[in-house]
Amino acid sequence: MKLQQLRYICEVANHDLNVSLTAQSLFTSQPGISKQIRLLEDELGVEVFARNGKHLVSITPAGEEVLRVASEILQKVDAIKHISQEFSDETKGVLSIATTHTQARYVLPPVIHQFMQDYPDVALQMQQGTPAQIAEMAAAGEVDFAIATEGLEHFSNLLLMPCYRWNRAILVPKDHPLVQLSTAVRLEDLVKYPIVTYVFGFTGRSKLDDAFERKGLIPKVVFTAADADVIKTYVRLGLGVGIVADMAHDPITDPDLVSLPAKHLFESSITSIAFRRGTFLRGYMYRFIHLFAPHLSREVIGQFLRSQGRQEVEQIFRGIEIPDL
Amino acid sequence: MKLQQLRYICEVANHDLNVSLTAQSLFTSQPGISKQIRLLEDELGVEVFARNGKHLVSITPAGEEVLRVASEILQKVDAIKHISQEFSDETKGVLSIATTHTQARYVLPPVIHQFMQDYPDVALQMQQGTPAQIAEMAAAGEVDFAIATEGLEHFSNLLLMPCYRWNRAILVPKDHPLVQLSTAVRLEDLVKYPIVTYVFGFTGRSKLDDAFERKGLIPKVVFTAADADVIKTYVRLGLGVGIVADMAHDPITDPDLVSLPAKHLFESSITSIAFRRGTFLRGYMYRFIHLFAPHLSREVIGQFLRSQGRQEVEQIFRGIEIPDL
DNA sequence: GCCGCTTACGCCATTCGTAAGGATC
DNA sequence: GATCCTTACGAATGGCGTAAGCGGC
Repeated sequence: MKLQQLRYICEVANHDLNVSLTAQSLFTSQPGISKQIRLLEDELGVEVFARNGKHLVSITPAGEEVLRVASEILQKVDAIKHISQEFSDETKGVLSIATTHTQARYVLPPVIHQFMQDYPDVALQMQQGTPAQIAEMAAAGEVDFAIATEGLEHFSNLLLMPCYRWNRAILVPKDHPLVQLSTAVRLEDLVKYPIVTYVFGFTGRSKLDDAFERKGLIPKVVFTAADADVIKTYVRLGLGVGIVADMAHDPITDPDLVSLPAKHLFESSITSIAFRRGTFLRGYMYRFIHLFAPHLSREVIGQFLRSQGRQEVEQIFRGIEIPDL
Repeated sequence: MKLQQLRYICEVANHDLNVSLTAQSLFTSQPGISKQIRLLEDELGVEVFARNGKHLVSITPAGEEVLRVASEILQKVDAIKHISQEFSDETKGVLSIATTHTQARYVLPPVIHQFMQDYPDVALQMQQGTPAQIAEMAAAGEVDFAIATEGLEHFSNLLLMPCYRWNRAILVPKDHPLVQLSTAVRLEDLVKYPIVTYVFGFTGRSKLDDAFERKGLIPKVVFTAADADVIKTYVRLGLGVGIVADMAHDPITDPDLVSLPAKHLFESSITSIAFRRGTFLRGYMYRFIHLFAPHLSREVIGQFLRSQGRQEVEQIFRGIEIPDL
């Protein structure tokens, strides 16, 4: 059994059982892969892939099991590489993060800035995507971290740590009637106006829907976008009232908009950082998490990594306050 | 990185960093191993072993980590082999068990007999040893199962499942004064006679000491042995009163000895079966456990394997009665 | 007829064993 | 001086790429 053989079967399984395609993506020849797979199957005495004539059509039950373990092995091989990099020079390396627009645009910049000062030799790679894409990337090990408010909890493959709690703000032009209200804005006030907010599945959108539904109100959402900049643009055009994450409003760059607090209207959301189970975290990765979420010290993260089972995780976070942004 | 390289470093680490010795045990040449280790270290950019001149003297901190992960990888490679064997022919294979004299002599025979009838094509390998040796073998993956009453719980590497509960018996010649007692034997009666029992660390010996100590009595243990057959021999010689596991007395083969119940005197012991964390269990292995401990069905064992954390394990066994033998 | 997997063959890289060299205890 | 690791070299194995063959769609 060779590590490459395991790599090949995993890659083929991840490429719809198309060997030619897999060969291209791995920059090698198709017969080479076919042969190695055959050799592995001969050695194991079991077919990993079921064939119809000369086409691979499905994964055998044995193949399912073998592939599962094989991918664990490959993951640990990566871990060894990480470990040795860590010991050869702890200040050098790569940090790849997948995140949403909201984080990348409004929350991460100061963190990244500080991180780059602390670790000038660590190459940063950021990828932006939908929460689902982000989670996928982290689960597949394509990125080290995924940072998002929603959509990360459905991957059993991912470990999730809460980072900070945030609330929503209502964005309106300066002359909007809501600005004139003598009291705090109520949902009943809000529902009178057309609303511009996030697409479903983004940036805690679900909490917003929940709040209206609980009051039996039906908001007139006229426009949804995946990022606050687009939302602001349309608020400026007078299309409607914006409801965004409060960190998305910057009085300096948005002097023409007024931000009204909405903490009392909608349940707060928690932004989390996720990484794949079994990943070896380099020193600077601990540091990055700590910069992003100060309550997550190296020790806390270490405890979290060693913990097994949900109850133990709850135990760890019981004593830790999740900070507001 | 090659699997063999990982094998080599693990084996060298397990052979006191002696490459020549390792080469012998692997039936290969010493330079071959040295070179592969060098190549791996070059590839990783880290030394796994620290050298003094040309001698390997210790494992580097990086090496510790690498070795840990490497052994996990090798374990998973074994798992893949097991898996494919299971699917290629589920009735063929090897089952290796390490256990103590007591189990091998008195408890396992009927289980083994049944198992061999059910799986004639599974080769059975039994190893006898002290509880410590048994646990060691299971933890190192040299055997599939360890079965013993003591000494298994100290290996974090081992998963433990309770199999049955048993009590002690007092063995005496037919004409012994204890046989004439009109009431059940008391510890105070027992302590008057010299005692022959198990060596410390064997077959629940500690429960015996505990009972005497709780009453402030000091038993006069004149002879200790690792197995009941030896103990019986000396009881026959009149050396003293035997205290053994009750399953060790067979009225047919031991017609000259009388077995007096001692359930009321000593706390019962539990015999467990242990296997290494992360092992893939073949179908016949589930079956063997079930034969040995009927309450451990394939489902229960499966739940146990999937469980994480102590609390979850307790949850599983809460609803299950551990049978008396 | 095109796509996709298999077989065949030749080249190159890698591994492994033997033999000799050098360091340490 | 004995033990143990390293280096050097030759033989054999094995992986990989190109080219041809063949079975499905």
